Amino acid sequence: MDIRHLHDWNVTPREAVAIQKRLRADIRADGVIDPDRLSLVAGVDVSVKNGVSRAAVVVCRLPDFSVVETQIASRPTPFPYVPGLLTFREGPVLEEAFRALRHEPDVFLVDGAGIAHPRRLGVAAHLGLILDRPTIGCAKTRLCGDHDPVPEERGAGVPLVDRGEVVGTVLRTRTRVAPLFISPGHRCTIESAAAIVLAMAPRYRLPEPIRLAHTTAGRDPGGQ
DNA sequence: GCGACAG
DNA sequence: ATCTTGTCGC
Repeated sequence: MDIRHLHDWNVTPREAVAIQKRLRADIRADGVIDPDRLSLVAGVDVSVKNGVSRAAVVVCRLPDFSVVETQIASRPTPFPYVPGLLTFREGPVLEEAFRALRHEPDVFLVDGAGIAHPRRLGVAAHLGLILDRPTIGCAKTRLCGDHDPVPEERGAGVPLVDRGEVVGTVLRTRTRVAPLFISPGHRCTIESAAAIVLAMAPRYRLPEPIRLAHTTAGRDPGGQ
C-alpha cells in the first residue's frame, strides 16, 4: 500500500526528538471505530537478531482471524534502543514491509506505545502518520504515565494518565494476568482502542494479530 | 543530582 | 528485545 515519506530515517537522537515534536501535532485521536464492523486487522512486530531487524506484518480477516496476507522484511538494525525513540529503530524495516502490502487493513495493532509516550508520538502513532490509517499501540509494559490498580477480571481497564492527561488505558485481557498498556496511535479514540484490543484478544494476553506477527517475525515457535 | 525507561 | 529449563497454576 501507499506509504508517506515524512522524513529521513538517518538522523541523530537529537534530530529524532525534534521530528517527534513536529509530527505530534498531526495526530488525530478522534476516530470512533466499532470492533464489530472491522474486516481486516493487521498485527505489526519486529524482532532483532545478530544486528538484523526482521519486520512482520500479518493481515487477519475477522471474525476468525484467518491470515489473508503476510509481509516480511529484513535489514541491518539502524539505531540503538533508546527509550522514547523506538520508531527510529523499527521504522525503516517496517516501511519496507508496509510498502509490499496488497491489502489495506482497517486498523493496525502495533507492539509498542501509541500516544502514551513522553512526546505523544510512540511507534504506533508515528506509523499511523506514515500509513495514514488507524493504528493502536499495544505495549506489554509502561513507558510513561500512572494509573490506579486494575481489577483482576478480563475486560477491566483504568485510565493511564501522564502529566495530567489521559493517554490510554491499562487493560486486562485475561483474568489475573498482567494488563496491557493500550493507547491510540492515529485516527482512533482511547475508548475504541481499548474496545478493539479486547475484541482481538479473546483467549490470550496479546491480540491475535500481534501474536501472529510475533511468531512470524521470529519467536519461539514457527517463523523461519 | 536521582530515578525511570515501549522493544 | 535477547540470553534460557523447568515449573507452578488455571
